[in-house]
Amino acid sequence: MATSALDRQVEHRLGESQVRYTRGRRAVIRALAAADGPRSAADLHVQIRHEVPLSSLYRSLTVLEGAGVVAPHYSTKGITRYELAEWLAGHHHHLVCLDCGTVEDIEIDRPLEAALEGIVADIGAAISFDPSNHALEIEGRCARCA
Amino acid sequence: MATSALDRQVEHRLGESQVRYTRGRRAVIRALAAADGPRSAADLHVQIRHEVPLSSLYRSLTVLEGAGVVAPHYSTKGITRYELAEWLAGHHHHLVCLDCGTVEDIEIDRPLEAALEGIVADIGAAISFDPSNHALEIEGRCARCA
DNA sequence: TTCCTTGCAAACGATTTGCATTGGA
DNA sequence: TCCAATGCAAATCGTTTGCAAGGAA
Repeated sequence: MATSALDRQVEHRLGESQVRYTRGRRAVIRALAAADGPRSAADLHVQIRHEVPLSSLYRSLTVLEGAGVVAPHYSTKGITRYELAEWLAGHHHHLVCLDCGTVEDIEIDRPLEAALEGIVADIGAAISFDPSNHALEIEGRCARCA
Repeated sequence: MATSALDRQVEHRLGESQVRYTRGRRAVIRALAAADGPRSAADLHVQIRHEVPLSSLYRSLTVLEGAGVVAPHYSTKGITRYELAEWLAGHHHHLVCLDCGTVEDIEIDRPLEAALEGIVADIGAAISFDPSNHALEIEGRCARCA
């Protein structure tokens, strides 16, 4: 089995809990690593060719989320999509297509991100809310729908 | 019936479609106007004291969303919350509490909002995505959970 | 052997819909 | 009058869970 750097990071993180890095969980991680945005359980189920039943897939996602390896994302009515956690995938933001609902990752360059952090910090200070994270979602029409 | 300015705006907007501004729909609007953040159908159902059955409430929300009077918001697994549309409530952002999941509206002052708009515009330009809207979600611990 | 993990099927909670009835312009 | 809106109950959909069987340390 090709053990990538990603696999090693995940394996190490899971090892710290009492969690095994099994075949099904590897499949989830592999599928998420190949995606360019958050993916739903159903998406992943298809992408890994039903290699794992949906119920197990959900359980894997729950466990991986608990271990901080994947993170949930909500932007569409009723469905939860997952992506690799930021420490694995890097901090990024999302483009949400108003027509087809797909979500795409974007990274913004240092100066812009720094400016954004500044804004978030200013807001936090202004209202005594301690911001532990921020997410900028940009809505519009994706290339395919434009 | 006390017909507020808000009621008149909503009534006018609905009138442009073939949509009636009924008792149940007025109750929804009133409840949303009183809220300081997005509210789920279940929340509203309680707030209006079951004056309207859940199924009708959902239908009202769907219609009101279609007419551009309310807007959905997604930030918690499996539940959709609604708020008055921006042209009624003003442009704002959200604080999402990581512990209790409540969402609170915040408005940020002109200079900060202008800076944010600049960032969003820059991003759009950089990746040829036409941003029609943006949402900044700040996660942290709310006053009650901190 | 000892738990963690998996599969399958049943259970759930949020939301939607069919259909007959009510109601507003 | 006439079509939109409502209520209720049944149906859907995404997701979760009980339980018995399988698998890794």
